[in-house]
Amino acid sequence: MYRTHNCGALRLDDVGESVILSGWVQRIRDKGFVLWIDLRDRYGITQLVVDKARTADGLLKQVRALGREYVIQVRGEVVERVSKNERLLSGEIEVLVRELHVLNPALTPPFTLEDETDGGEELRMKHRYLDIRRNCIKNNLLLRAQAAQAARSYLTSRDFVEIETPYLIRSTPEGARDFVVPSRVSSGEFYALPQSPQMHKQLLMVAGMDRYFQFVRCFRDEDLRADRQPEFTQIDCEMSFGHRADLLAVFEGLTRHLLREVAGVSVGAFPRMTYDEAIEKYGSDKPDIRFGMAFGELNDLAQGKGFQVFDSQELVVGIAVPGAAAHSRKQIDALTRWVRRPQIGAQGLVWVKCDKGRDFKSSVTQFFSPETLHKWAERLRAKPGDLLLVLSGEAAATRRQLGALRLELGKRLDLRKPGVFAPLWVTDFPLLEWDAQEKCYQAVHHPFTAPVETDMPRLDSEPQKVRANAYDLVLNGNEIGSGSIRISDPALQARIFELLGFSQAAAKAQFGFLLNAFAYGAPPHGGIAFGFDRLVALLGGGESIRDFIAFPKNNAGRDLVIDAPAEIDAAQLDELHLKTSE
RNA sequence: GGUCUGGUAGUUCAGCCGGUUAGAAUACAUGCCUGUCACGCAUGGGGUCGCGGGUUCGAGUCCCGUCCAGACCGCCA
Repeated sequence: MYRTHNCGALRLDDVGESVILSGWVQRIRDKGFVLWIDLRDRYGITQLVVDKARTADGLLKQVRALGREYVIQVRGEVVERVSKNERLLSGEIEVLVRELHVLNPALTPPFTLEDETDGGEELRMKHRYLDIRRNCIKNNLLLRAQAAQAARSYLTSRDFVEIETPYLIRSTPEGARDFVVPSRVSSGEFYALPQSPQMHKQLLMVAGMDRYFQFVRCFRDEDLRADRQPEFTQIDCEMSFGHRADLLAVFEGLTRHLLREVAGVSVGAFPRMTYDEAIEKYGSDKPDIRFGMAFGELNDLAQGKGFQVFDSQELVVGIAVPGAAAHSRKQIDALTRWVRRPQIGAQGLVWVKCDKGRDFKSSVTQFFSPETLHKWAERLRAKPGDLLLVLSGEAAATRRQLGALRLELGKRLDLRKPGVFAPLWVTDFPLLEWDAQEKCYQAVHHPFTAPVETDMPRLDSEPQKVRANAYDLVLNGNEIGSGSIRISDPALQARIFELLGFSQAAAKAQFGFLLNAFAYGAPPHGGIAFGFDRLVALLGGGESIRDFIAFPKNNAGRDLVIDAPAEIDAAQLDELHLKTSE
């Protein structure tokens, strides 16, 4: 037997027990007459003790020869501690060691395996198996498992069936670049790894499975970011015979369940916001509504007063920054420089300091009367002591810029509180956007998204104004889920393919199997896919999804543990018909 | 594809306007220590300053190239 208990199990009640423990040596404290070992495993830390009075010389010597991260097994007796440690669950007891076996020695790890490690990112990724021994990463993975469990039980209890779909599928021109796998058997042909199981889950609806879900790995061969991995996990869901309201209720319920079970937070009904409203009020289709600072449009109050900068622009729009009237000129100049950086791209920043009287300080007092500035403040719902910040320019770009500024100020003013969760639905996205390069429409969501019913007639007259029956679930400024009601009418699907620039032949070649399937009786259906990595990171209050993935890829898409990707030998290439051997 | 930041001891970093033998903390090793828990104290070992080239009497420091890492833009239905 390697152990009778794990390292997090023993308490005062166990004093007197003879136990066997196994684990890793976290640290040894050698006080001369007495030595302590912190023995660690996944479950916790238990202190082991040997001393001159009670322990044989040979055993003391054995303990002094141990190093950090040695894997050991001890037999001993649970004793009450002389000096207790309140910060440790097992802090009232220790195990007096009678017998010690080194199960495996260990090299000194290249970084300290503690919460506040001295290890840098690259080193930790290279030795990820050591990094995961640290509490913070270990706990993230446990939280992820707990979230998966909670989601499974919620969906299963509502008749969703977990079904696997294939990972070796065919490449499609839509969307992101595919990862591609050469076929050995079919010379010159390739599989693609799925960017999502979209078409298969729709086939499952045609197949009558009614409610499906899957924890599924998805693959996109695009450049990485801190929160973007080439392979990532989705909770992919689809259901039949539901109106949008039914779907939103189920998936809102799932999200609320996860927030409660995993983050311990209860939230009420999720607010809903149309895409247009989100853009107009927050300059983003995934607004962080943990704080206010909603936009106010000032065209009618700011144009035609002789300030050329505003007069010539499509949109004048501003926000009120709470309590920021105290900002110094230097701070405001820094903000101006911030919005003028190429990443943001604003031309300049107009500011107004609201005080209690009518004597508003502003960068544009020579153009606008105090009365006008007061009206601005009213429009932006500003209070005395607030700072108004106003941008102008082409509407879409200016909203995006002000949205970025709003988020930055929210961060600086500490309004984006980690423990607060503010979910919402964003609905009614545009269905199509015009691709000037390809001279055709592109699906904003994907080509199987149904239009909003009342917008159907516009498909022929003004396709760009057609809204999609689509919805995103947004949490604290992050898109955590995205879904839609699907097209289940083959004729409508054919029309959409046409708008997307597919010839009938091309549509048949690419998506013929789906259209064929629909011809055999498709139920009305729709679904959603949750970005599980990001969701877990948010639930765990983490910054980066990499901390919630056991073996993430680095910036360049490399796995530093196994050093992938790597070359393959000529014989393999030959077999795959990729290169002939010389 | 592009922009920016970084690469110095096992590790995290400092190293000024180019100038003597490249430092700190931590880790590691050895010794001491009668209850530690980030134990404490003392001593010690540890460096191709990412790599290649250039400028210079002299380069960790300046210039060019390159590799690696990170953040961002493009991209990501």
